[in-house]
Parts: sequence; C-alpha cells; structure tokens
Amino acid sequence: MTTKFEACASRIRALIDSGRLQVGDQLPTEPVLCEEHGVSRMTLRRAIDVLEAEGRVVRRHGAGTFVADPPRRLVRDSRRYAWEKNRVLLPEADRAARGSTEVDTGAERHNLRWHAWFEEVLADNDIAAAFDVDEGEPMVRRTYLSREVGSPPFGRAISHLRIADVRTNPALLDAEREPWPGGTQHQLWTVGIEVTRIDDQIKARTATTAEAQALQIRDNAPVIALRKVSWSDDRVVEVADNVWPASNIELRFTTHLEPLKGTD
Amino acid sequence: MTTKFEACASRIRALIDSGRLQVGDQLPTEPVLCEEHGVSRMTLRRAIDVLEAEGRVVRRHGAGTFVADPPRRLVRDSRRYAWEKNRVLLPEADRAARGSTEVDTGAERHNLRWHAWFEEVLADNDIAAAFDVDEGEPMVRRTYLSREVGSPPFGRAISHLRIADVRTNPALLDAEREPWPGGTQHQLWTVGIEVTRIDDQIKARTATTAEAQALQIRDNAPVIALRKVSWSDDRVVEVADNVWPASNIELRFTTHLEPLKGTD
DNA sequence: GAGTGGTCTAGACCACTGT
DNA sequence: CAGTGGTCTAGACCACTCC
Repeated sequence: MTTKFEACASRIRALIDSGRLQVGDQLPTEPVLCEEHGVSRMTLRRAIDVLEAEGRVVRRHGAGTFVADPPRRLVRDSRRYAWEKNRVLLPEADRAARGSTEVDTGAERHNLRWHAWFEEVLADNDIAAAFDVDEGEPMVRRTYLSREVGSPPFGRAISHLRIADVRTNPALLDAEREPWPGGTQHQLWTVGIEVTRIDDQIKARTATTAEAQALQIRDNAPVIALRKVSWSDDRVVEVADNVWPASNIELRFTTHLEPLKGTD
Repeated sequence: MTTKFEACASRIRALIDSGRLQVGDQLPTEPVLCEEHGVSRMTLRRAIDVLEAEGRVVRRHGAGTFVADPPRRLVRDSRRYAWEKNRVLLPEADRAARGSTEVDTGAERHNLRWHAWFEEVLADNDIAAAFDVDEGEPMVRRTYLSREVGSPPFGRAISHLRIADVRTNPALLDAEREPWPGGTQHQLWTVGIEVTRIDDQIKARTATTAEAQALQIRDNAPVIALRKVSWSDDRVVEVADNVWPASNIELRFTTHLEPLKGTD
C-alpha cells in the first residue's frame, strides 16, 4: 500500500522533473498545496520532508519552499595526494597557481573563500590514539571551512599536527598564512617531514549539531566523514577529519595492483 | 531553543546510554511514553524517529520498540584488492580457506551465508558507459547478498561482466559455483584477464525501495554506495555496484606515495 | 504586519504481531 | 482479539522573512 504522503511527494516530484517547476521557483505555500492535494498539513509536510531529504527542494523558514539546485557533486580523488606530493619541490609560484580544492571542485581560485582558524590544544583520547602519542601531547588544531562565493560551505576539515613536529617553522602556526601554497605536504616538508603514505577512513553518518551549524545543513542531515591519516614511514604526522554534506561529494580511490610474478 | 521532541529524545537516549534500558529491551509503549514525558503521540514519535535514525532503537510494527544492537561496523579495506590478487596463483585449497568477506567482517566462514543470482542481460546506458561499450552489449549480471546467520544482509553487490570476456569458461556463468574460491580476480584469471587497477567511486545517499527491501532497512535510510571498476590495462573488465547500510560500514583506503626524487 | 514555514496537540482509524 | 506501531486529520500557536 502506498501512503498518502508518498503519493503526494510523487506528484510534486513529477512537477519538478517535468520542468513545470524550475530551479529556484517557489512552490505554492503549504495551505495551498494541502488544498490542491486534499491532505492535511502534517501529511503535506511529510511529503515535503521526502523531497527535502532527496535534495529536490529547500525550505526557508518564513520565506517559502523552493526547487533546489541539483547538487554539483564535488569529486575528491585519491590521486590528489600524489599530485600534491609532486609539487612539494616546485617553486612557490608554481605551487600557488593551483590548489587541491580547485582541482576537486572545478571552481576558479577567485571564487573560493577560506576560513582558517588555528588553536593550540592538548591531544584528547581520540587524537592521541590516532598519533600513538600520550594524551595531553601539545598539538595545533587547524579548522578549515571552504566555500564558493555565494554558496554555503561545501566542507569542513579539522587537522591536527604535533607541535613538536612543526615548531621549527613558526609560519605553520599562523592561520594568516593559509591557504598555504602546496598544501599540508609542503608545510610538513618545510620541517623536514616527507609524507610516504596516507590512510583514509570513511564513514557515513548524521551531522552533529556543530557540523550542521558550520555547514548550514539540517541537524541530523547525512554527511560523509573522512579521516585522513598521513604517515612519514611508520610515524603519524597529520590527522585530518573532513566532513561534507553527503549529497555534495563523491570520493574516488585508485588502487594499482602489482603485475603477477612468474607470468608473461 | 531546543524543541520538545529533541528534549524527549535526549531523555530516552540517556536511559539507553546509562544502561537502564538494555539491548533488546522493549521500550514502554507509545501511549505510556506520551504520558511519562507529557507529550502528544506525534511529538513522541518524532523523538523516536531521531533515535531510530541514530540506530539506537528498532521499531517492529505491531510488536513494540526495542533497544537496538549497537551496529558492528564492517571494515572494508582497499588492501583487500592486492591481497586477493596475490592469491590468484595459489592452489584452490589455499584460496578457499579464507575469502575477502571473512576478512572484512571478522566473521567465521561457517557463519556466513550467500545468496548469489546470475542473469544474462543487455548493457543499459549506465553500464555501457562504464565499460565504454555499446548499449545492448551482452553482459552477465551477478547479484550477491551476504549475511551472517541470524542477521539481516550486511550488503548487496551487483557485478557486471562482459559475456564476451568470460564465455570461454562456462563455470563463470553458473551461480551454483559461488562463492568462488579467490573471488572475481581469480575468476577473471581463468579466462586470461589480469586485473591491474581498481577504481572505487563512493557516494552516500538514501536507499532506493529495492535496496531497502533487499537489505531490510527503512525506505530512504542512508546507505553508502561504492562502484568498483576493475581494469585490465586500459580496458574495463568488471563493474560492481555495492551498497551497504551507512551505519554498518567503514571504508579504508591506503595511498602509498613515491619517494621524492633528488633528495636523501 | 501579513504571510511563510516549524512545532505541537488530541483524537481517529488502520495494519500488523502475538496469543 | 487485545495491544502494538503507522498514518492521517483539523486546528492551534510560534518563529521567521520580507515589505
């Protein structure tokens, strides 16, 4: 049995898909839609909940409900790591010409805005375990919010470095120097650290309240969380926790396999 | 301002976290909870919606609402690909001893159950594009559902192979031969194909109706979708679409970086 | 201040489970 | 068939946006 709210959602979805309602158009108001579809307000709202979860409409409190932009999915490709590493030895001008974020988003540099915020903190349980150091180890916590002009942030990253590792280059503790040409791998290179391996751990879950606020999404909206752990040989040198609205991102990973021996 | 349904959810969540309600325990019925928390039924249900989305409770229509098992997250590591490839040349007994799924889940082989279902189909738009062949190309579509005894399925995979590639080994078209010792890489090896690279594309989204049914989860529950594209040199040889309930899985990827040249 | 979406209520009826 | 959760209603009040 198909429910009333699903049927109602389907009819409105059809209006959008057919182009009768265009991107940015305001839907009729809730009382009007209730009338049109012969349902009560709660049922109508449940129907719109479905469309909102699908990313087809946005609700703006006090203003109206609007047909949403189909999300431009950002693509984050693991090849960015090798690409970034290859730039470590380039002169600054070359490194500055293009950053990973532009590559991911396809956006132009002049359309990108950064918010970077640095703090000196003591490693909590979780971070200490990730680095395999003692709790309370002094760290620098770097929070990044990046957005295209006129859009909500497309993701947040919180990166941790050991202060013991980066202390010899005070510029690394200064948020004013961000975005750093060449990214974290070049930053670590300035203190003699070469990143040799990166592990990514990926989960999908619902946003915490803080994340929802930072990314301007609903509480409990689905997000993808990626923890990037950078190693220099057998030592962890950076732990970066990234979070994106699930609908905004696609991750890609490439695994090259060694040729089989003893064949040909 | 915190809403009434959030406050109500928090109180019930606290009961679970504190251990006053144990895994498997039935919650008081909705009318009782309404009374206890002084809210209407719709508000109470919204509170329970939150807990259900967090995976803390399960609702069973007609039976009750119960404290859910904390999900055992399955970990799928990209190193499985190299591991599988290294086994291609091993004798069957060795290959059969242990499969990727056991490695991912940590489950014992005797506790795992498979449902495999093969069909011969013509490539649709999407699959044809992924293989870079013409639409209508004959393919074998292999659907896998795997579960631990007594649990709902933990994931579904739909794999496509070109019939032109595998025709020389009819055993590959027979679902009765699954699970195949050594997995897909060994299967392809039997028809002279060596997998040299694997690309994974990952999205988080909500479950389709078919997926929700197959995985025994709610419609629109969040899932992780992973498309694995296997290449033999510059030719696509398998496209496998995996889907897991988002709360049940963590993905891990390892990227090794080449040493920087001209240094030391 | 008029109009929008967000929350909440008290009650009804239905579908499903277990005995 | 008694009791559970699932859906739906008609109305109320509130918070927010925009004129």
